[in-house]
Amino acid sequence: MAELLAGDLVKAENPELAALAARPYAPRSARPIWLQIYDRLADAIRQELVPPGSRLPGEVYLADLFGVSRITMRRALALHQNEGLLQARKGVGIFVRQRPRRFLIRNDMQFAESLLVDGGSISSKNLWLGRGRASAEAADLFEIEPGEPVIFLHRLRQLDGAPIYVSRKEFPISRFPDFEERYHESGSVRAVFRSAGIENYRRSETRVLGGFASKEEAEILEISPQTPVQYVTSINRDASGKVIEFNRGCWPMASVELVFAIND
Amino acid sequence: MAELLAGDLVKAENPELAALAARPYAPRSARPIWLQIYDRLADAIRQELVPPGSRLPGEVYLADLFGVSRITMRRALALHQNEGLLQARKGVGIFVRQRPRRFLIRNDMQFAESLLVDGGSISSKNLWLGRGRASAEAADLFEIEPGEPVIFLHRLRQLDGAPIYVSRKEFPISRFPDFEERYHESGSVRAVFRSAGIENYRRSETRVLGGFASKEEAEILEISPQTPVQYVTSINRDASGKVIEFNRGCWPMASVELVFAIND
DNA sequence: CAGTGGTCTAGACCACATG
DNA sequence: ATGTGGTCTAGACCACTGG
Repeated sequence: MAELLAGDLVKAENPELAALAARPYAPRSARPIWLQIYDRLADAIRQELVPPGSRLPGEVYLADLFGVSRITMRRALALHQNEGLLQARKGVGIFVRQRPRRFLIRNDMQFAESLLVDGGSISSKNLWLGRGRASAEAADLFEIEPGEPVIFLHRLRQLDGAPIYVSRKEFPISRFPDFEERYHESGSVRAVFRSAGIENYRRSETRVLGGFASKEEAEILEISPQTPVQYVTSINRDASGKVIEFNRGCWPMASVELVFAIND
Repeated sequence: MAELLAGDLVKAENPELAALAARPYAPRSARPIWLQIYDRLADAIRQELVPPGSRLPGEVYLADLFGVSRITMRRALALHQNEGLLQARKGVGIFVRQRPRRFLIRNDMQFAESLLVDGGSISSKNLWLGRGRASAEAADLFEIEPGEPVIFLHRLRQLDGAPIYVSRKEFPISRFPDFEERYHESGSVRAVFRSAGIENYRRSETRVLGGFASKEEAEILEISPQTPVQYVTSINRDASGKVIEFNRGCWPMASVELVFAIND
């Protein structure tokens, strides 16, 4: 009786979802039930039957609605979280992600200019600016000993307030002895470069590789741990070829499309 | 009694694995059990306690060995499959992947030259060469109507016989009216270009985006469905800027590192 | 045929966020 | 205190592969 009431409540509040869930399933041999549920959820969200930003009913209700066990339901929900359409918040609920799920990043521009989004505003948040031991890779590029101090800048990029990209930059101290001061004045890496006499610099190499979000990255980007992500390593050099910036960024794999254009 | 015997057999055959499994777990609050098992499996494989190419014991035995339920065990195994360290074959077993898990692809070279691997031989297998309706994107680039026929070439790249990359290319018929014939003669796209009078051409754009392997892609690449993959779209143009090739490739995300170098 | 991985279930406890 | 998602269990049936 109690379960029936709860189920009815959900159906009354989500008639569209209930209608989707009521459709009979294709034979399991054709497509696993959890993938069929995944498909229906995708339809419902893309058609905005469940509006962006809204909370889904709880997993147990959804499982009841779709006539499967909670584990099967979770499987469908988990794939949508990996793909960025849904986002779970422990103790709160599962939410439909806000707005543009996929946007372009151009390799040959500065980040702020490179985000190609229809509408939406990009903001930046500094997570950490300070000094620490150079990573092995950065030390090699800066031609210093591994473990020598470098300047670290960790930044988070947000689209309409939602985190999309976290970058961890390293700079050689010898080139920018007063980096922190200059950065606080201007709030821009490019301005720091300029104040150090570097007017022109260029991206010499970019690497892309896949991985899975660590617990820390997941917290920063507000995604679930183990969500597939792309790591992008990029190297900037001054006009003489010296490395002035080593950057390692991370974004949810399914949310970004990277464009390498050769313009000549 | 029967279970004990089975478990003992496994331990006798895999003393190293058994030792790993016997270690007590850290508290669940620190790291979920399935991730701890995942860690131990990674150690065992990287240290070659279980040699590449070998079959793991069955899931039920492993679950017994690690003292968890089969579902928990499967979760650890599944993440390793996504990362490319393990590969399950239905009805057969779970195998440790052969050899180099990660290799570099350079964007500014032809594929065959661009694979940077220590040892190992690259081979190519043609899956399909024929004509069909142009994709919307290709039609736009070729300046033809969507649905007009184009030449399709589907190819699979293998490293030491193991599939790593599948590409689906489209070419405009107007430029290469006898593509099939020329390709059968030479077995090389570049040779077809040359026979059409195109000596120089260049990569004008490359796009990278993430996704999950479809059932078909998973079968070709011998990975599990839903494994995260990277899709790479690339466009080649002749000296005058006309598009002569539209390519869409796919590889398992965790097996490839893509390098975009600007050499000047 | 037996053994394998793939799917699914019903039920339980936990940590967490909110009111 | 309640409800949420995250984890884990024991048991079951299926489809596939191989001998």
